Amino acid sequence: MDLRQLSFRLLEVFMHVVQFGSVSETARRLHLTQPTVSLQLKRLQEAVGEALFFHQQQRLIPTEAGLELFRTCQQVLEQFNDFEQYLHEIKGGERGMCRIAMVNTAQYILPKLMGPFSVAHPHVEMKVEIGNREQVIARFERAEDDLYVFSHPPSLEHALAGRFLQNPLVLVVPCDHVLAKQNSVSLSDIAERRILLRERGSATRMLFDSALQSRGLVLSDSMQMASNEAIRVGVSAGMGIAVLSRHVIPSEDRTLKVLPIDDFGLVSHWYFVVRTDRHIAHAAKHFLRFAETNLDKYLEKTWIRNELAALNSALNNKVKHN
Amino acid sequence: MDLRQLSFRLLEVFMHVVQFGSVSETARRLHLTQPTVSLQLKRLQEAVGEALFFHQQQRLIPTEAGLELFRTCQQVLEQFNDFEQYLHEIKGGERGMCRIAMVNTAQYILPKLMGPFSVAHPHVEMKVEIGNREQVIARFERAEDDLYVFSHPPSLEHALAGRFLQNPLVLVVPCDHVLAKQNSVSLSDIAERRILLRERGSATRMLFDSALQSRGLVLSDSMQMASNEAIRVGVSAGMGIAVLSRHVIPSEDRTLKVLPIDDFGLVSHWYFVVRTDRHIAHAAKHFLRFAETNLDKYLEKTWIRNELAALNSALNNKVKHN
DNA sequence: GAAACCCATAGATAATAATCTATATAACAT
DNA sequence: ATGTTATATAGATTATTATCTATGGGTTTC
Repeated sequence: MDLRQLSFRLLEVFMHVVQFGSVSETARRLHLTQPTVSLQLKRLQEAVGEALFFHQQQRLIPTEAGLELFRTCQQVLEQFNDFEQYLHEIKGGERGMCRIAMVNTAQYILPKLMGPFSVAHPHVEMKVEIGNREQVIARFERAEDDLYVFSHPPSLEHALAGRFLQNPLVLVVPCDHVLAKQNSVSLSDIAERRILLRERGSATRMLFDSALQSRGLVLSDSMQMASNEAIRVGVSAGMGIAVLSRHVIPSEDRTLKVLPIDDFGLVSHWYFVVRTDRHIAHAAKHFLRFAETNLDKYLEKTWIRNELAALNSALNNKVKHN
Repeated sequence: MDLRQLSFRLLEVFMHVVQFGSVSETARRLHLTQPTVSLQLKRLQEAVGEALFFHQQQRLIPTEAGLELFRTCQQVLEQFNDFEQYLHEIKGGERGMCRIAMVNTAQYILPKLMGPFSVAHPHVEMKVEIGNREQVIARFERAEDDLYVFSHPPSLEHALAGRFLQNPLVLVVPCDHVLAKQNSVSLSDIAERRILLRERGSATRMLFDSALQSRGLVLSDSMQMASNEAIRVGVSAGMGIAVLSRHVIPSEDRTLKVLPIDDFGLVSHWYFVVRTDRHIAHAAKHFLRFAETNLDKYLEKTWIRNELAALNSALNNKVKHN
């Protein structure tokens, strides 16, 4: 038996003939002519190499082989129905995988969105990669994920970005620090003190460095640590003071005081970034739509800058579909 | 998703691409060119309406949907393999149904062949119809069965017949009957006695009647009964004597004596009859081949007239195949 | 940065399939 | 017997598919 030439159309016609017990009736129902159906049947029988029907008083009765083929077709059709169902869920974003890569600092924010999303869409698998800026950019270059979260997104040649949250940098000092008595500070207050910094290349550091530079300030004493957590704990322990993203500081932490920096000038934001030269999982698009409509439910309203509508609508057009 | 245009060939190509992770490799293996495979994939993706692959370092990785389609294809292929297996068994006569219609008298003979056949081929379903000659001929006319067993086959315009066994008619008398003392009898011995007969139209009766007629004999006293069993028991009970097929009398029956009829003249035979204008189940052909080679194992050698070889070889050529 | 390899696409062609109309043929109903 | 209905087949046309060669644009490797 040679399956290669068989098309589903052929099987469909065959199944109708079995059900109606008649070539002519099948032809009428499928809006074909009788010879067409006859010929299709013939082709099928040739492919199978066996008689599939015999005549009995005006009716076509399937032979053993015909009946078995019919059962086979039914099952095959069911398989494809299942697949179609699955497809449908994937397309609706109800199922599938959404891979997000984000820089360290974002891990304080994204879970607040991802948690509720996961609860609402339990069949969507979320896969999160967290790294420093350099690592995440490398993933972005290789297009390893569906979604990226950056402040300071990289070159957007093949990508779209959508801002969704302010990333305010604040001064963090121990609660018993001299500066803790002030309501706000200026950059020059900071520059002369011992300060704990993230590594070069991190968005926080980049922003801080350029703020200092624009004012001609130079740090007197600094210490580099690769993690926001380590810095926060360090500040608590009196190792120094730090400039961090506001989102990194848990509001319950009474050992720290958070101060806005008057003259910081630069404001940074968090962005969702999506490559346009690559297929994006429907689940990821679905997550972005979810984010767009639910930002204010799950994140602090003060910082929200919801510009995801533009991103989402752009995605519906621009993204590659092969 | 529209399945109609999909052919199995397309799915086959798709599966190879999933397995090799490469269009080019698939092309090489299937002896196609790379663009051909590329195009097939494209068509499939269009039919499905979803991306099935994405690129990752020179390789094609199936998307969620692609993977699911792959699984679907696997299962479908398996379905068809099962079907092919089934087909194979049907064609080999190892599976399927074999419908045999036979006249009453034949039921004393056929089971001796059908029993061993069923044991050897347990997946073949045997369906037996038994009736008087008239009924079986009606079935034959309507081509309701694969195989018919007659002595005196009907018109063979659209049929083939193969003789396999003598059907000797004998005289049956109670063991205490006057004739029981003789070693054989003549027709004239019989005609003057009370005699139990099968109905007109039965082969036994037809044969007996014509034997009498050719000698100008007339029965003095007769009684018609529709079953061999009834006649046999009647003879036992002293209702009269009877002419029956030798095969009908169980050899263990000590209440009866069986006598050959010297001058009977006509010899009748059992025939397998097969219509040639109709598809015949492979199982039926298989049964006939079995009969041809095993007749002498299961039937009394004395009466065997095995002419089935001719029937079988004729069947392999003449029978309709659509 | 050149070579090697991958995939996508365009353009062309030959093969196949789908479909029709017309007609023959067989079975059935009356 | 005759008209009706059903299937099969022939012949023709159109649409689709399968397939090729040639080419262009990416990546990876060296």
